[in-house]
Formats: sequence, C-alpha cells, structure tokens
Amino acid sequence: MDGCWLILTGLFSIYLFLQKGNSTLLRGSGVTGKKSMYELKIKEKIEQVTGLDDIKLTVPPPGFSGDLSSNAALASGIVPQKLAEELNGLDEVEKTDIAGPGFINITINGKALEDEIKEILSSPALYGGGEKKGKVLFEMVSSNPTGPLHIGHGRGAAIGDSLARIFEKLGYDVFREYYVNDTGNQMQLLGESVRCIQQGKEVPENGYRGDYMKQIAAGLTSSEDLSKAAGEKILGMHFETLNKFAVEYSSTVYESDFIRAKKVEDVIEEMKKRDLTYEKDGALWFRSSSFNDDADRVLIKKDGELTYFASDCAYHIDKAQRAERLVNIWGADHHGYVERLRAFFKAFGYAGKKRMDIVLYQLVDLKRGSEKVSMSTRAGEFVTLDEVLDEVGKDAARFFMLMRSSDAPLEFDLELAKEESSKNPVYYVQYSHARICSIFRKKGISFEDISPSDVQGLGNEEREIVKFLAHYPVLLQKCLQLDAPHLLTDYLRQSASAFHKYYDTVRVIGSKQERQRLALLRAVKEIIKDALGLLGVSAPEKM
RNA sequence: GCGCCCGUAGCUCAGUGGACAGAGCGUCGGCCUCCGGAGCCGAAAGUCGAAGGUUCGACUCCUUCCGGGCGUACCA
Repeated sequence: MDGCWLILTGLFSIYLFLQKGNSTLLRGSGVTGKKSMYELKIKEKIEQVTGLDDIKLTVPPPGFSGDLSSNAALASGIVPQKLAEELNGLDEVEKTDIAGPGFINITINGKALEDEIKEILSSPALYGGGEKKGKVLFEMVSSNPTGPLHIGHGRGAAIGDSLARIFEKLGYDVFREYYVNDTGNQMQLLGESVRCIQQGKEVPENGYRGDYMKQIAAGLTSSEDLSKAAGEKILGMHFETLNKFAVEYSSTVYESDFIRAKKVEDVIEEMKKRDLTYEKDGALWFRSSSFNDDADRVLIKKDGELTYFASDCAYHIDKAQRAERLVNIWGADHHGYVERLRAFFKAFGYAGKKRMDIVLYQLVDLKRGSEKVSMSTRAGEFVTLDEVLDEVGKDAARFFMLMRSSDAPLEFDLELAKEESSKNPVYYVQYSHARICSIFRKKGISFEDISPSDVQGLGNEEREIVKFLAHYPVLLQKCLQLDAPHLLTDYLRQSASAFHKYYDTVRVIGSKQERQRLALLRAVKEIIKDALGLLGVSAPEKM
C-alpha cells in the first residue's frame, strides 16, 4: 500500500512540476543577492529544488527540533530526504530533521544568525530592502472635493501610503497620485450650495451644508465660478489633512483636464474603432459584459454628458502608459466598479501586460469606548479625519487604521487610541523603542558606537530574538505580495513583546556579554524603527 | 433576486491545504532591594456559522443553506 502511494504521489509531483515549473522560472530569482538574510535564501533554495512557487516557512511546533520548518517536500511530492540533503548543502544550515509525514525541520547555525545581526547593523535602512525595480503608480483617497475627508478616507490613505512605503523599500519607483473628480453633478451641486448659503437661501435637498460650507461660502465672492473655487478650497483642505496624516502625493491630476484635453474623447473613439461600443436609447455603451462584467456600461449619457466611468477609462490608460504597475486603493463601496474597469483593461489588451491591483477596504466603525459614534453624512455631523487626528494624533491614527486586514471592517476606538498604556498597541510598540534608547543613554553610548564587529557569539536567549528579526525581509515581501500592510502592525507587536521578554530575563549593562547584547538591542531597535517608519508612525527616543 | 466582503475564545481580530487552532483586550492568579513595571510569567476560555464534497491531510478549496455589511444608476 505504502509503495503504491509513493508512486502515485511521485507521478503527481511530476504533474505539479510541469504545471508550475514555468511560472517559477518567469518569476525570476535574485530577490536579493545579499550574503545574509538566511530565511530568504532557504526559501529560494526550496523553491528552486521543488519547483514550487511561493513556499511558506513556519516555525516547528513545540517538541520538535529546528528553527524553521517546511512542508515543501509534501506539497511537491519530492522525496523529503532529497530536499533535506540540498538544504544541508547551504552554509546557513546546521542540520535538518525529517518529521511526521515529511516535514523538514531546519536548524540554522550560529554563524548565520550572527551574520544576520551584522547585516542589520551594517546598513539598517537597507536591511530587507530590494534591488531597483519598475515604476508603480498608487492612486488613493481621490475623493471628490465636496466635503472634508472622513475617517474612511483615512483608512484608504493609511493603507495606500504604507503599502507605497513598502514598495519603495523593496526597490520600486513609487508615485502617489491624487485623482480629483472635479466635474459632474456633485460639483454643480457644490456650487449651487455655496450660492444658496451666500444668498441666505435654503440649500438644495441633496446639497452640501455644515460649518465647513459656511466658511467656504464666506471666503468666496459671488462673481467667482463658485463650483470651481469651492472645489479648489476643499481640495486644499484635503491636502492639509493628508499632510497631518504624513501622506504626501507626488502628483495631482484633474478629471476636468482629461476631458478638456480630449483624452476621454480619444479613448471613446478608440473603443468605437475596436467595435467595443454600441448605441442604445440615445446613449453610447461599452460592451463590458463581453469581458466578464455583469452588464454593459454607459460611456456617454443620452444628454451628451460623459460618465465618470468614461473619464476613468481615459485616466487608467494614461496611468498604464506611465507605469508598469498600478495600485488603486478603493473603499469597498466601490467594488461594483472593479469588474468594469478590469473589463476595460482586458478590452484594451492591458490585462496581461500591466498589473493592476485594486485594494478594497471595508468601512470604519468609530467607537468611543463601547459607544458607537454616529457617522451620518447628513447635516455635516460626520466625524472628519481632521477631528480624529486632532484627538488621537497621527501615530495612533495611522497604526489603528492598519491593525486589520483591509477585507475586514475596522473598529476604531477613539478612547483606546488615546490611552497612554500598554493596552494601546501603539504605545506598547513605541515604548519598546524608547526603552532601548534609554538603555543606550544610561550606558552613555550612541547607536553608532555599536558595529557589526561587536557581534560575537550568541546565547540561547539571543537566538530566539534573532530569528524573529531575520523574518523581517520575508514579511515585507509578503506584505507586498498580498497588498497587506497590516501584517506589519502584528509583527511589530510581536517584536516588541520578544524584546520585553528578552530584556526581562537577561541583564545587559554590566554583564560579561554587554557589548554583544547591546548589539542585539540595537538591531531590534533598528527593525522596530524601520517597520514603524513604513507605517508612517514615529519611533520616539523618549516618551 | 444577483454580485463582493465578513462569520474563529466573553470582546476585537490573526491565520493565501499540513504536525495538538493563535494574539491583544477582558477575567482570575503570580512577579518590582536590579538597565524605563508604559514591563514580565501563568490559568480559565473555542462543535473555527451549519451541512455536504474534493484531498493522504480542510479554519483554509468547491457546493448549498443560515446570519451580518456593502453594492447592484445614463450618481460620483
């Protein structure tokens, strides 16, 4: 029976290899040519030997030896002994054990762990980073300028900006763009609302009101193009808020410019030429249902006006011409637009050539303790991003926005975010950084006084924490691959905890191993600082 | 009706097929002559919404159903 099973799985593995072999080759190696970063190196080796695409290394469960564990032999059908042998050939591997049905448990040797710290200390900002890669264009927030940004926009900004920082770290040439929807009914309505307020009349039923509108109306004269002028003012407010939130854009583009420059017309002409459109009921339609969308979509309304979707097509063509890869950060309430945009991409032949990620994030529920905070948009009583920033500060706001997967709704507790205690994860993490800084102050040396040569030998206490640090480069790749910056908040919490635990059991200043322990602490500090930086959160030296 | 997301410990959530399901908060119980106690250690707590299926192996993939959110415009 066993023999039979082996033959079958063997055949299956050949099948898998044939299936997956190509994509592995295409992916290209050389994620990093660096000498250290053993976890990445082992990962690449396993992928090379098994032909698997993106393998996962785990930590062996309690009771098993080893520092890292892989199920790749099982998953690929390769004989575990063969893979283990290949791994034993790596300098970083002390030994391997085969356990259970074919898990390979890998023990890292002491030298590799030391080298890892040396690598961190020699160039902290570069550790875990990548080589030069192509241009990526991020589009985020892109609210129409009719009212203040609310907390949901904040989530989009935090996800987009942090993901952008991760892309930058990994070598991509990143651009952050703000697309302004400054045309259409909403903008007309904005102009009318301003006029009504100025004339002391009742604002139209679906119009804009609230304190911000009174201020804007007061700052404009009636002779201006009220819609345009008000839009510009509100856009200015948006950027002010985003600035406070540590989000900076490289460019701003206006929907109206695309229309004025006839780019939207051009795209529609091109679509007509390619027979992607038809006329019905006086409107011009795009055959998006031929490209996996639920229904066809209107490009030009029967009144002759362009739809938002039409200019969005023009905008995305423009973006695709400027970058190799596009990332759009959208609220989940826009998920209905994903397929139509993808349909357009397919129809224009971009689908296979340019990668376009659309990250959807679920809504934010604001709470104050156990009490829900109303976010009704009516009468302008919603909680703005500005108000949240003023109340809890940039660091807490950014961190909290990134604590959850973008797929999950986010519960944002204003009370917790303000709390200066270990209950608050931001403080917990920042505290670990400040505490390490304090140790160096106490010792009276600077971080630069510690160099790679101070790393000499590691005890068992150190091993655990080094393994944790060594995982950072792999984690960053995972964040990028899954468009999931929230993984960093969890990693930071665990890093902080690993440090506190270590510091609780080991004496640093005054011990025989003082120098090397300080070296380890500096490495921890550098990783925490770097990771916080990617989240847009500060790493204070004192609190 | 149809589509997308979610349903995991009292609460908020991690877990992109693998070895006995994890964390934080909350609850209960320990640890300060010592480098920041804004810290550490331990305990209790789960039929992973339900039922089928695929697999050597399913919280993870497929189908159906039940809950909740969002979307289903010639609005943006």
